[in-house]
Amino acid sequence: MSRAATTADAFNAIAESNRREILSLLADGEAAVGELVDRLQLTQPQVSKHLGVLRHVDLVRCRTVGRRRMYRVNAHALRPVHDWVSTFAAEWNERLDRLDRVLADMPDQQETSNKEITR
Amino acid sequence: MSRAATTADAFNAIAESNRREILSLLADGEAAVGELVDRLQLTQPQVSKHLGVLRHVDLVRCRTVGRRRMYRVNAHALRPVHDWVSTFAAEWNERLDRLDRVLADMPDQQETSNKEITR
DNA sequence: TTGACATATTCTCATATGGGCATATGATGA
DNA sequence: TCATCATATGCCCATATGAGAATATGTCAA
Repeated sequence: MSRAATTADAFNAIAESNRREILSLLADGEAAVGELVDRLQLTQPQVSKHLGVLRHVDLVRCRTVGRRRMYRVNAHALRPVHDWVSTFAAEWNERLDRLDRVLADMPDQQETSNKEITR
Repeated sequence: MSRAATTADAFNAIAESNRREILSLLADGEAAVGELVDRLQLTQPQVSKHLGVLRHVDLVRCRTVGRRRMYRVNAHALRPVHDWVSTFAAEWNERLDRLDRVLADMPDQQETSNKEITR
């Protein structure tokens, strides 16, 4: 067998740093291909191809607006990665463990109350 | 350019599912190469090669005990992956959402103090 | 020293890659 | 319809891969 396809799963798709950069940019909100080309140091075909890979593993979705295609992140597709990595996180983040316990004990306040207080 | 080396960073190293399985096994504790070979459906050279990659990116470390080599996980090397993925986690992680609300309610001491000083 | 055990390395091969470039497809407005 | 903008695709190439098999390295015990 050879190396697994980049389109095999999210793990393989995000191995490429340019694709991670694209996702990070899209984390700020929808963007057209051209905007990504401008903001990254990549050619248009490069960006399109990377988006193709990300689309294939459902890490991004797009809608057509006029002659442009607006891409956005589908963070859910990163969940397997997050879950797998998290099983190793306890070692370095004992503080997070304590925080988890605190939050678990906290009565689940309503969102409104927080917002009220903030104002 | 061609595809990035699997030894380039943790992202590339964990793209391979066999390597993720090895790490998951090692999460339970130290293990010798032979044990991994027994518990996985892999040949000894395969396991050794994968361990070589993982060693290269410091995801595992080993010590020699007699004629065996005991491998263990170095979870710290996964932190960049964890941190990057976590920036996308808010969407599905309600506990994180609650944390966000808590943090939002907290007076942001650091920034405010800085601003005060600046004036 | 020798032989057996445990692990690492070397070699070959089929396969997939990402970049560069040219070009195809698609949608718009005149 | 046509010219143009916006994206996607196809092709070529250098490069790296993971598996398989053979072999090298290293360590112990007798």
